Amino acid sequence: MICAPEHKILPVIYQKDKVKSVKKETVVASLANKLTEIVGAAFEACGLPPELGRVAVSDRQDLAQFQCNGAMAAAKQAKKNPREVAQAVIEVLQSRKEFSKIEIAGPGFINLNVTDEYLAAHLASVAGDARLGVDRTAKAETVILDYGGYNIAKPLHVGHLRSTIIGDAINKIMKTAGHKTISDVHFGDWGTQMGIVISELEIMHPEWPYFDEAFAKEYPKESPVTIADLDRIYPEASKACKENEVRLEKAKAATRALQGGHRGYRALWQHFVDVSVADVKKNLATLNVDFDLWDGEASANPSVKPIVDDLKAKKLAFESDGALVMAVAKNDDNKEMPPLILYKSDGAVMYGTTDLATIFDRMQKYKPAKIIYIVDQRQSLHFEQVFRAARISGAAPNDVELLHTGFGTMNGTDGKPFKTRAGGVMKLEDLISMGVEKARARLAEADLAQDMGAAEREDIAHKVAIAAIKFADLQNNRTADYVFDIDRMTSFEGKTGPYLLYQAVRIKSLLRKAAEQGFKPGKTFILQDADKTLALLLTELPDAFDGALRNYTPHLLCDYAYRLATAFSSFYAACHILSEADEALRASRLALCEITQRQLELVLGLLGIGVPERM
RNA sequence: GCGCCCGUAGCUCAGCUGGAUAGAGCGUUGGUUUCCGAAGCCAAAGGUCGCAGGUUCGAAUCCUGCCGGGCGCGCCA
Repeated sequence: MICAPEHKILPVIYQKDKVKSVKKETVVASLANKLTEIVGAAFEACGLPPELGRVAVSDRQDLAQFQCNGAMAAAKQAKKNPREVAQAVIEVLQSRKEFSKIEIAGPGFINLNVTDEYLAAHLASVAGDARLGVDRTAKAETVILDYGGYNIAKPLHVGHLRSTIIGDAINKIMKTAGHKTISDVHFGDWGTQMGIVISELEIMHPEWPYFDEAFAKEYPKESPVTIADLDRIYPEASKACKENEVRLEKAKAATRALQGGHRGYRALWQHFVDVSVADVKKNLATLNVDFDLWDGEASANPSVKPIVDDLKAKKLAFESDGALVMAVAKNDDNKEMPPLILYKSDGAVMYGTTDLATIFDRMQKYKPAKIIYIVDQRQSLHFEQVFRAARISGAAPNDVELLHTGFGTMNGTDGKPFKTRAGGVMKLEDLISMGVEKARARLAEADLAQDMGAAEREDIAHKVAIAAIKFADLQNNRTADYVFDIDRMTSFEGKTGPYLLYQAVRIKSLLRKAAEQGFKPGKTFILQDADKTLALLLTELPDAFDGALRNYTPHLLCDYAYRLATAFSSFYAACHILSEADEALRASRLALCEITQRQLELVLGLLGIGVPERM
């Protein structure tokens, strides 16, 4: 059933990636957040808006640990002197025991330090929390995540990497926040590329039973083509179609027939799907990525006709230049908004139609509060059309959020669309094996690898390669184009995945040695200067998590993990830990190490990066 | 033509709802292992934040205009 449309005035419900969600989804427990409550209350006590009492980690660590800039904003509103406003606030704060320093600086910054006792108590609560301070959302929702989008009969290439690993990270982040996520790989399995391959095979093998209209028996169970065949056939056939009008017509006819239910084509198509899915699963296994749903465009096919019939009945769909379309433009549009094509003039459907039908199906089956598409930015107009069509048709009620989280085009180091030396696109498995090969070589140099078995060494090489590849990509937030640099992708030094693994592994090694010597991490903290820098950073995890969750930006977690790793590395270089003679200090430092290790592993896990025991 | 995105160090990029001295990595230069993993650590050099206005006590961040680049704009996905 399809609800009555409201096509006159369409609310802009879809959101651009940049639009920030206003509502706070998690109750975070970072130290800055706790302080925000305290300072916010102080603002309120002074008759000022409490939301101006927001406390953040200071960007001048030489001056203070935390800062609040709200006094200046409050002064502006109230037309008062900012330093006087700040003065009133800090007089209220003087009674609080949490602070060891409260100062007004510059035009009206409120600079704050917390007492060691308060910081230590906070750390103890973080250490005692299995989630390390990351709280669950108060409002769990069902969310469908649409990413991957691999094509049947086309090999996975490096261009698929972004959607896959960003989608996977967002999935893990939302799941950890407590949402019920459903990931759908949404294969491209119903468009012209299928007709291209089918028609090519018909030309090559007209004797096959799939092409025999009179054939009434069961088709062979075994696929007549392998994934390697498909990898080769598609580019050739695609080229032929571009060069030859008649050849293209054959492909289109095959597409239409497939969609229309041609028995032999459907049987052949199922073979393509089976061999392609098997290949995709193999690739995803190396990336350690999985999906809940293995649907595709074709999955929505049964819903297409009822939806289109309904639109026709409501006079929302009409013929235009031989095609059946629906208008999605609005009066206040500031750009041309082409109609959504439901049926091409040749009678075949395109991905807009299947995307619309897919939204309808998803609403019926899962009733999600949100559907998020992690797809190339260049698809933004397409999604805008589809989202509008979903509102108009009633497929998605207005309170369901439809969101396109786009990312940029992959370019080479020359700034032009990425191509291999051979001129093609690099296959994903080739990229991964290059990374693994480099990791293997690096491991062979290391003394540590001597006593490892072959299996462990392979496992480590794989983990290092995956960490390198994923981190190199995920740390970049650009919604615009990005540069694909193979050397950077498989680099192990500096701000890289392997660097993060290295720090985590070093801590694990340290903790193992501590256990051997009977040293245990303490429950209390002794915070000398070198310890304090790391300790303060360890209170920030919920902020990083919350930011990544709200804005669908895993790179905020990359940034946190990297800052944590470098902070630990400095701490490690500056402080004695196992060799520390003072037992209490040693236990405190071991506890810092342990929290760091757990946070690193948690964050890396959210990014889809696994940590080995040694490397 | 219309629309979207982008322009920050030699290169690749962070910089969240405007805040104090704009940060990383790579690359360059110099130090660092008789102590827990040197895939490390410490330090130096390197930036008129594309340009010009505007709003503001305060702008890389917000607004306007320009310049430069990428992408999209009905029967591919």
